[in-house]
Amino acid sequence: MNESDRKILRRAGKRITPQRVLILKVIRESGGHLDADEIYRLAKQKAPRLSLSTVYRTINVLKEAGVIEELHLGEEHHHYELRGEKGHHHLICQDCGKVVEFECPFSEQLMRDLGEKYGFEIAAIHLDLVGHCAECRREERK
Amino acid sequence: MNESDRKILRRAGKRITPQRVLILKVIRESGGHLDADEIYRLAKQKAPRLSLSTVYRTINVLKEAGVIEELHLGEEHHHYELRGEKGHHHLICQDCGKVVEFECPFSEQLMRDLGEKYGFEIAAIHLDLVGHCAECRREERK
DNA sequence: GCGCAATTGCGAATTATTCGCAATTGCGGA
DNA sequence: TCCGCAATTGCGAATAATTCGCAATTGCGC
Repeated sequence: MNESDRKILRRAGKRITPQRVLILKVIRESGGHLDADEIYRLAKQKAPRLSLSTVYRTINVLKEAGVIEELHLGEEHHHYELRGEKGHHHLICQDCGKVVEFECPFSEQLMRDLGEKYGFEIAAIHLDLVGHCAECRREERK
Repeated sequence: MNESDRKILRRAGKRITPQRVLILKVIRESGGHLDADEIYRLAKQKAPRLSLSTVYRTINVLKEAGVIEELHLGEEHHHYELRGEKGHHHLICQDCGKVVEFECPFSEQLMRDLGEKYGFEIAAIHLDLVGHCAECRREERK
């Protein structure tokens, strides 16, 4: 966990615990899209007494603090990724679950325009395209 | 249920049952964003023996047939709306849960461009902006 | 270092959704 | 029109994802 993460948590009145440091590290090093159980399993390797509740509680803390973001990738549970990185949007294959990230040149514009139009202060934008990837379509045609 | 709904279901090899007709009617007449339990409660008024399982099963049938679409509005359960209508995107207030629909002038373009770029056949686009509506911000400042 | 509120681990509870099965029913064909 | 049977339903139990209650532990301001 870097200095800015610490500041963010402290500003939110949260303590820096080894569990939180570890969980954030796992999310950061995975490079994206883990779900709660994957985070739990990976983190448990380093801290065997870690509990799943703590993972969920930490996810909520990090979510509220704005450090990570919750994704809905079409499965019945959530996935999480670090916030504020480039290429935040997702192209999701409905057949194999593959996720491709992309950048949207319109995002910023949309946030401003729509925020203004409807009086909203926009905090985040979620843009997901679901469909069928090239491989799965090829598979399909066989 | 109109003629085209029937055709869609029959093409998918599904029977037209009173339960399915009713559930689709409830979704259609609500004008948008019901969750499974709301659909259940509304439909049960007309058909008291209706079961929640049937609601979920019908939702899945309608979803697979492409008649309705699943929304993730930030709560722990899903909401559903008719597909293929204009103004499909959502501005969601994180504080009060209000949902405002809007049209995105870039959607079509994005589907074509990104589909081509990554070899995906895009089936749907989900664009959600989450933030704080005017009323809730006013409330906040008090 | 001390004290205490925040946090943790545990297992039980809750919520959303699916499943198994026997009874019922839509609908294609005689 | 009515028959037969596979699809569908209702029910209650099962599963999956997430949260909660509580006693024990632990960061961190003083």
